[in-house]
Amino acid sequence: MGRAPCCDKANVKKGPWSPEEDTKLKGFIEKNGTGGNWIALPHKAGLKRCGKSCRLRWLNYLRPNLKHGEFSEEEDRIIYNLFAAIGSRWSIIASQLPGRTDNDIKNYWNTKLKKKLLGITSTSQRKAKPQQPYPDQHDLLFPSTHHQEIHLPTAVSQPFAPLIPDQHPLQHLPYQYHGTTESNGSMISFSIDQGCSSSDGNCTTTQLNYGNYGGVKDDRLIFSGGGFEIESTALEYSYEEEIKQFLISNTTVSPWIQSLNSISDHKNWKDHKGM
DNA sequence: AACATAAGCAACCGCTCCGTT
DNA sequence: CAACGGAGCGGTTGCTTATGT
Repeated sequence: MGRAPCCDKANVKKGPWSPEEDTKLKGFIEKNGTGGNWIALPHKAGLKRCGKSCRLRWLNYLRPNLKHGEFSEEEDRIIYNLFAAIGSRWSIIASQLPGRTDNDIKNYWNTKLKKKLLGITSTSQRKAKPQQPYPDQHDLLFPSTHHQEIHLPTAVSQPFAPLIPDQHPLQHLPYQYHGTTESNGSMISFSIDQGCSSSDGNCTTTQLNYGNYGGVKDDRLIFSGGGFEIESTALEYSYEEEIKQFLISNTTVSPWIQSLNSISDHKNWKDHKGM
């Protein structure tokens, strides 16, 4: 048995909203609130729209205090960091960016930020990574530091600034993981040896940095405020899925990530850390 | 100037989650 | 405990605008 549709598709308007519809919806919600029932709202407001459509229009466009226009570099960094930590959970990412909607961030990521991070220009879908990182890419991730040659295991990049320090919901949690490789406060640095090419003798080393504010929510350990930097002389430049593999694949990081994912509650986490 | 292509973004679709009955 | 139904979410679509040829 399939689900009943949320509204009568034959009798609802679809497509772009007119200014009149916007005015009706905004006026109604400002006067009456949503009433906790989006399905009933369009009828009450005199709109021939699906409740879901009204909700989306309100949340993404009409509600007060929405920010439109260019994203700041700080916002870029937050998005990068959270995407690296939790993936495409846009609503959670949006919750860290006051005035931005999940839809906004999703669109921004898909159309601009992803390409910026990966150094893909408008005319090429994929291209080899240059010898040096793109300046804007590096600056986004490490705004307050100058670039250094990384010779592992001694070099450790500077940590990220904390993620909205005074507002981070997990800020109060006492757990901080200190990696076995290198750590600096909340920052963990891993080195991944990608091996050397027999043909040209070039060796590839990847430095992966990961900030961690561990916490437990809904029986899952979650973490955010991280990010990654990849330094390599021979890596194929690739899409974010491939980059994310650095977080979960068979590298130095893998056991750590997997152990985090396997920890299901507060007590286990403390036990794991010997607390 | 006209057309083609790419980029940007609003909106829709279908799924999952979760509260209620 | 299962079924139902609404809210919310992420992926995708398709229209509009910008840019290139």
